[in-house]
Formats: sequence, C-alpha cells, structure tokens
Amino acid sequence: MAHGSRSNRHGSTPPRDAISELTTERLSIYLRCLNYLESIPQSTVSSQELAKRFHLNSAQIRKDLANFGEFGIRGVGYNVALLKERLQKTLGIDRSRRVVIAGAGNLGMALADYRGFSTGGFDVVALMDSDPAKVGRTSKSGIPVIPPTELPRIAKAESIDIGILAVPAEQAQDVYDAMVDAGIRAVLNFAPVRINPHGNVKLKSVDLRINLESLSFWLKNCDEGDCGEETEE
Amino acid sequence: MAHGSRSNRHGSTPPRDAISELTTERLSIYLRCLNYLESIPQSTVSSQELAKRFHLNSAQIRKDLANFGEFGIRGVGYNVALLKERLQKTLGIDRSRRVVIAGAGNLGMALADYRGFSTGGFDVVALMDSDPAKVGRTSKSGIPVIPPTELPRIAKAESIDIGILAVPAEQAQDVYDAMVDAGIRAVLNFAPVRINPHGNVKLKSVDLRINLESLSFWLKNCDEGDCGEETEE
DNA sequence: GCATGTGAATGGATTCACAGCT
DNA sequence: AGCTGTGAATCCATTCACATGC
Repeated sequence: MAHGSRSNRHGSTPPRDAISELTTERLSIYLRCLNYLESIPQSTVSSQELAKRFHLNSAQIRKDLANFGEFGIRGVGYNVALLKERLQKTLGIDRSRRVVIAGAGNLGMALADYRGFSTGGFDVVALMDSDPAKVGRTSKSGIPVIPPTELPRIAKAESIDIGILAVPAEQAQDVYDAMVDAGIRAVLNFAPVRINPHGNVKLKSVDLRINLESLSFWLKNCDEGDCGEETEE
Repeated sequence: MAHGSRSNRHGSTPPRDAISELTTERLSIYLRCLNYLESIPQSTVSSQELAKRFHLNSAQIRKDLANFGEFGIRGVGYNVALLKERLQKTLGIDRSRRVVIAGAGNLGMALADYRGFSTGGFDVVALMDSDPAKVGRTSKSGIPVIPPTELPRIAKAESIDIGILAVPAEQAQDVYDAMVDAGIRAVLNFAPVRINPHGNVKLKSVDLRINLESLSFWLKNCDEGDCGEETEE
C-alpha cells in the first residue's frame, strides 16, 4: 500500500502497459547517443537532431520516450544530461547490477574484462567454470574463477542479478537450470542453442553465428543480382 | 540472360521478393535445431515437432521455408539432412566465408578463436590491430595479427567477405570506413556506437551492453510489480 | 516559431485456418 | 489420416500529421 497514487507528478509514471523489447533496446541506443553528445559537449538536443545524427526516426524517439514520462520541453527539445539520467533510471542501471559469467573460456574471459560492462552499471563478480584447472585463477582484470558448487552461495551472498552463459552448447541448458535454481532471474545466453526457458526468468540469447549467417545471406543475394540500398543496424 | 526461366523445378526459386532480416535470422535458428536433431539422430521432422521442441511457431516455420522453395513432403514433414543442406545453401554458407577481425583485444581474440565460427562456413583469416606491439603475434589458435596498412592487400588477396569490428568505440567509424574502402561488403560491429553506414555495404551491430540493459529493465519492472510470464529469445 | 507528445493511418510480421497433396 | 503450403485475418510496430504548449 501507499504505492501508486501520485500519478504523473514529474515522470515517475510507471510503464505498466507492456513495453516491447524493441522499445527498450532503442532506449539503450538513445542512451549511447546521449553519452556521445555529452562528450562533445552539447547540452540540448531535439528529436530531429538525434534522428538526423544517428539515423533514427524522430517520431519514434518521441514515442519511445513518451512511454516513460514527459522528458522534453516543447519548442526546445531535451536536456541531454537530464534525459540521460532519466533513461538510466528507466533502464534500471542507475544502480549497479551484479553479474556472474559461466564459462571461463575465451569468450567468458573476454566478457569478464570487457570495459563496456564494468564502466557504467554492470559489475562482473565472478566467473564460473567446471574445469578444476581453471578454478582459483583470475581473469586479466582480476575476476576470480569459482567452481559450479559455489554458485548458489555466491548468487545469494553477492545478490547476483544477471547470469551470462558463455559455455559450450552442450552444457548451456544445465548451467541455465543451475542459475535458475540459484535464484538468478535474468540470463544472457551466448551458446548457440535454444534454451528451454523457465517461466519468470528472463532469457535473452545472442547468437554470434546468426549474425554472420545473416551477413552471408545478404552477400549471397547481392552476388545473385539485387543489391539494393540495404544498410540496417 | 538464360537466368530465370526454370521456375520451380526443385527449389532453386530465387527470393527476389525482399526477405526480412527477421526471417533470415530464424533460418539460422532452424539450422541450429536441425543440427541438433541430426546428432540425436533423427531423420525426419514436422514443423509442429520443431515448434514444440524448440519453442517456435509451426506456421511461421512453414512460411519462412516457403520463401525459398518447397522443402517438405505433405503428410510427412521435412527430411532433416536435406533441409539442413538447403538452408545452408540459402544462407550462402555452403561455401566458406572469409572473415577479418579488427581489434586484437580481449574480444577480438576471443572471436578469432571462437569455435562456433571456424566450424562450419566461416574462416577467420586475420586479426588487425594498430598497436605495433601486437602486430606479428598470433591468437592462441594461430591467427596472425596484421597492421592496418595491410588491410587493402589482404582483403583483395584473400577475398575477404566479412569484416568484424572489435575495436573501441572511438575507432569504430574509421576502421569501418577503411574496410569499406578495402572492398569489404559486409561488416559486423561490436563497438557500442552507431556507425554511419555506407550504402551498399551491409552493416549489422551487436551491442553487448544493450542486451544487459534490456535484462536490467526487465528486472527493474519485475521488482516494481508486474513480472508476468516473460521469457523470449 | 518551433519541437514535443499523441491519435490516426500505414505498413509488416505473426498467426489462423483450410485447401491440397501424399 | 497427417502435414505442408498459403490466402485471410490479426496483431504489433512504425510513421504521419497535427493539436498542444513553450
């Protein structure tokens, strides 16, 4: 109780009306753009300028933002720093999110040390690997490798928010299940398999091969005639 | 001429009618599923079984496949090995695609050695890095690091199909432009920036942060009330 | 005047449901 | 009978265009 009354007083309007994944991914993109503008530096931007600069659609920008409040000033545009802050809050990265990565192979190690994660909101707490030879070592940046048996304890103790699967395809389902059992509620999967998802645990998959195959398809159709003006992001 | 007459004789029907990216990405997924079935082994599969097993929609599978020919047998289903072969051909990975990776940092190195690429259709020919200290060395699996000045020559000599950007955000645009100049016609970008695309060069971006942010958004909205039955791939 | 925020219109993609083949 | 391939129907996302407010 005492939870949902003050409805539109200054942007705390809750989504509640089912925001699509496409929308939230665009919010991240806007955030990226704003970071750039802030570094220029530039303090104000209109949806049109954003659209032109970064190949977006101005109406879509406005509509996406409108889902979460009224962040702009009519006749003026958006305050870069302010909008950035609002987007970070909307995406839930105003506080740090704790991450564990399963699989201390090439990919897992690279992700663990990826600066794009550590700077700004994501905190890789541990790598996990079933290979005893790897356990106890650390990544270049010092993230420790723990054994699978430690997962439940770490997940609780460090209140892990997100699990990343960077294990071979054959192990992915089992490790996913273990993460779910350990109470992790969001998983990002890099293994090239379809995970059997557990309801209530958010699953997203990034299949690196799919992207290459998609490019290959385009190349093939290019060779065979119509190249068109494709670009896409 | 002598190009488009024998229309539907055994599946060589050309797309020509603009296949969406979503469709081609699903083709890759189907291919992944077929590989699994082949390993079971299982020789025949219906769209319904595929759908049930891998959380897909049977009508969509049939519709996607129908874009490229009639691969199934009514009353029976699809031959796993045959369909797999057809999909590989459709995606243009029946022959090997040659890849160069820009950026010999953690991510670039991990991608270069990623087994998911090398096994089956993609051939990482070289890493490229502007750091002289890295040039001349190799990745764990032996892929050589070349300097940027070598790119045009390698691109021609090795007939590179695909460039991968694994460089820091600040360099991404320049390296992309260099790849375009070198005649590379498809680029996969891992840098968290919006690349200004060159027409006629296919660009796809994979932003690792976006995926984490998307999970974070979901977690946040979970905490604040409606969790729903989300899952998604 | 200028740019946001938004209903209405458009355009795509997914799903339904069945005709047609084996 | 069973399952594919496909028009029709539905659903969702994007874009347009304008009323609203600075």
